[in-house]
Amino acid sequence: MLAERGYLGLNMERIAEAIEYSKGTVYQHFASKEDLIAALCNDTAAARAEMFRKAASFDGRTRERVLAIGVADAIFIRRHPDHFAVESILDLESIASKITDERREQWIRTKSAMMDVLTQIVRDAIDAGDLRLPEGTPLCAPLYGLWTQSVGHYRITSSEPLPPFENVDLRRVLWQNYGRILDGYGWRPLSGDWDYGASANQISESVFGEPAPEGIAR
Amino acid sequence: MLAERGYLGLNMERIAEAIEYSKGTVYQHFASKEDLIAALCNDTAAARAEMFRKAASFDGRTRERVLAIGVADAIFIRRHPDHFAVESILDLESIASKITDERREQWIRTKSAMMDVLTQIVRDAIDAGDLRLPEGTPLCAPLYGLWTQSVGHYRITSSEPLPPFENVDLRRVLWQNYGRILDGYGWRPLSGDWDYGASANQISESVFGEPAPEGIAR
DNA sequence: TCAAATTTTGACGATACTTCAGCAATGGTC
DNA sequence: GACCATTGCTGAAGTATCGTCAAAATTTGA
Repeated sequence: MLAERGYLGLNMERIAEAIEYSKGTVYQHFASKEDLIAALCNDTAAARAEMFRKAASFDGRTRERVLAIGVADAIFIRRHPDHFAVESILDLESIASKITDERREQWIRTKSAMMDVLTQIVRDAIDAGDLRLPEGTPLCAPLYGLWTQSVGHYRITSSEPLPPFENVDLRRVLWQNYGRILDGYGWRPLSGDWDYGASANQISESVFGEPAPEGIAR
Repeated sequence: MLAERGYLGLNMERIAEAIEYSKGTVYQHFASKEDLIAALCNDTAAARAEMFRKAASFDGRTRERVLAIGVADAIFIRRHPDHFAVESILDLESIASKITDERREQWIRTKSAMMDVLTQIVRDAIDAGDLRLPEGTPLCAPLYGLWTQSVGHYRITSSEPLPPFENVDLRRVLWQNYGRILDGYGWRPLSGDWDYGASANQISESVFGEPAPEGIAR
């Protein structure tokens, strides 16, 4: 229902019908309609976190492991194309406030775990000598650049494309920009010195057992 | 009402009371509650587009003009801290579908105009020799990197900060990352060769007549 | 076998969007 | 000043849906 008709199209009465119980029973499990949406979202987010963990354990250069996270992200979106549309419902303050504390805490735990996986790669990169951060730059800085782009890209592409971008493959541009920012940080090997397209294919097959999504490797 | 209580807190009855007309009259001007929100949002977006136009006309190096857009963005957020929270309501598909075509078209026109301003700067940069894009890279690529980060940053910071980021000044990190990606594209002068902090202050004062927001210049 | 405990039910109350038939005000004409 | 046409305004009524809760149904276990 959420995927087809969105927040306003999700109807507690119809859910009760679909599961062949009554509305009251649904409310025994979820405090509100919003709480139910949060529960759905938590399930998918947990699957996403697990994919990130697997990706980070790829055995290769640290920048390849960052790439592996990107591949995991792309495969996740292919598997769960509606996840972010659901998540963005919960970002509205007036809706988030109707979620139970328990579920909200689970949400934060899952997201934090994902971030920790990424931060550890940065730490490993510094230890391995692949990356040097200037004095005063927080560890999370490079991954924040990737994360903001990923989130922003989803937001932008989930609505109608604007005329200036109609004929542009934005996913390819996004991936180029991931490379640019890591190059900007001097995270080695730089994109000119390594075939990351080949790495992406290898990661996709060896970690997730499926081909890399379109537009990621060339 | 939107700023204080969000989408669910906006009440057509209370709007009618506040303006001292009846509900029916409100509906003479807006097709639905969602349409009213879209109208509010269009007004603010038009103000934003105007600020971008002013910023782009700054008389300086092309990369300074990009910086000027960033300064405009930051000042805009200071002036309209609730704008993006409202905009994100309209991004929900089930809500966007209740907006009249007229207002939706105005929305697209305003946004496209903003993008065109940015694309023109990229064009000028190439003409001036400040930037060289590799064969096959679309003109919008560098600005897409900035735009996705800006959108993503707003999204991320509009909800509770996650534990790994609690003590990090994310806005400062964002601005550093803007620099990194432009450096990654080799857009001159590189951040090591120019005092962009000083430029930001100068732009802020000369274009908008107010000091630069915290965390942008050092 | 049966009473206590648990689960389920669906009618009901509450809230809020949206409509529309009718009323009020305005402006123009003679 | 009377009249009418047009425009603007009203708020009760219609509709939809969330969330509750007392009562009914079912299960448990002694």
